[in-house]
Amino acid sequence: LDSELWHACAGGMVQIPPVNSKVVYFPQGHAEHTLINVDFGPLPRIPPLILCRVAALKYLADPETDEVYAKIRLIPIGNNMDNFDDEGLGSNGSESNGKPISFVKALTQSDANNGGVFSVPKYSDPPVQTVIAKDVHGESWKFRHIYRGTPRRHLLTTAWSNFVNQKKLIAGDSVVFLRAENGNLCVGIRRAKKGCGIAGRESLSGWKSSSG
Amino acid sequence: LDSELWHACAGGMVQIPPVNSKVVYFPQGHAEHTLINVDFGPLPRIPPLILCRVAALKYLADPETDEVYAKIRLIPIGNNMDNFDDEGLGSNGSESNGKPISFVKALTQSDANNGGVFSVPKYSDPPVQTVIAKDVHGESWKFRHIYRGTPRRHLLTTAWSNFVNQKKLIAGDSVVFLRAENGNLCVGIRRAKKGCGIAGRESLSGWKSSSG
DNA sequence: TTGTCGGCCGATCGCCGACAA
DNA sequence: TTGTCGGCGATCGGCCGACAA
Repeated sequence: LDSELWHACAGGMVQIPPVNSKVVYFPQGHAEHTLINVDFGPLPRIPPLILCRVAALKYLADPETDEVYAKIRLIPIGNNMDNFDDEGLGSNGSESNGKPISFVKALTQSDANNGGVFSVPKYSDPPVQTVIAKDVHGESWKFRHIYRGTPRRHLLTTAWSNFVNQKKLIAGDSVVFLRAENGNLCVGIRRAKKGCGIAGRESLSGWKSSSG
Repeated sequence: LDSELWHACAGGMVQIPPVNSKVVYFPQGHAEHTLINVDFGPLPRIPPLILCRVAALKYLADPETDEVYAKIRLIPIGNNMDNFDDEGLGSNGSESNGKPISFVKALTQSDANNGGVFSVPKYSDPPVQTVIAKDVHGESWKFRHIYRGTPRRHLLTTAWSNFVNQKKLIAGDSVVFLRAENGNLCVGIRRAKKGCGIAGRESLSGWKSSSG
């Protein structure tokens, strides 16, 4: 999975340490995140934190839900915290270098309901008739792009409702459009956190706007 | 899962050994059924058959596909085949005792396609307006039952197409209706074997017919 | 700039009897 | 007895501009 698309889906809050960097691993915190009841009792005493080196890193997406996650292989390197230099904070893929052009939009009722129309936030990029975008699995989606209404606006119509239904999107979920460096258009999704209502407005980075 | 409904779904070919009976377990045959490549090489030599006692038995249904299967716990009792008495062949639940009243019908194109109508094989049971039947998960389905057409016949209409869609039934799959001993009506399904075309006609046991 | 509404039109669905196998 | 067909009306999906926030 393309790292740029992965980061666009994960959002700006997510930072991934690069390979070979040193990180601190919290076993109990990890266990709590699994939502399963992990019993540390019968095991030999587990230290609360373990100094590790990132040995491998994979950007992945759930085949069912399209939600992105990372597989990080850690190798313990002893628990000596002396001169532990924090070189580990990785880029989030879009901030540190301004290259990838993308925007995120949380779906409104009108986007998610069965009107079948997606209202594109203001941007002036190619007024093409057909928008082809690849999702995290590499599958292509072909949307009809049209500029209409009073006042005029950019809309995605045909095939949009298929996308919403197959991805099981509801209002509040977010959709991510990203122009990869090779020029290909990619589309990812970010599901609304449960119990958060409409996802906080996260906005564009790139997609310079102009009139048209 | 009710054993009667389980056997009605499994069909007459399926016999389950009762608890405490002695059976012969074929590890290689079992491995082949899993469709995974099980490598017996590195293991200690596995005998081709193992005499076992049935320690426990569970009638289950797949949460996704509704297909029935059994979980049978076997305990090896040594491989001495001397005086191995075959008391193991269990009943199929409907033949040996004539109690449960059920019928099976393989879905026709008209049953499975989006006409939304199920043509009930001739029977004269309660001309109720609403047929309520529980599936293998205990969920209730409420079908409208109507007697119409020329010539007259019994049909299930409203909610039938929901059932077909949610269970992902296609022509050739079979539906099982069973009147449990407590009077409750149950409905199960049996998917057509792949590559068998329309499932062989399997017919009723019970549901005495009369004119109406 | 963009979220929602009502309206329109065509496609599909659900239900029906006719007919024939 | 029952599988399939054509037809019908209701509903739904997809697309539209109007309007207002």
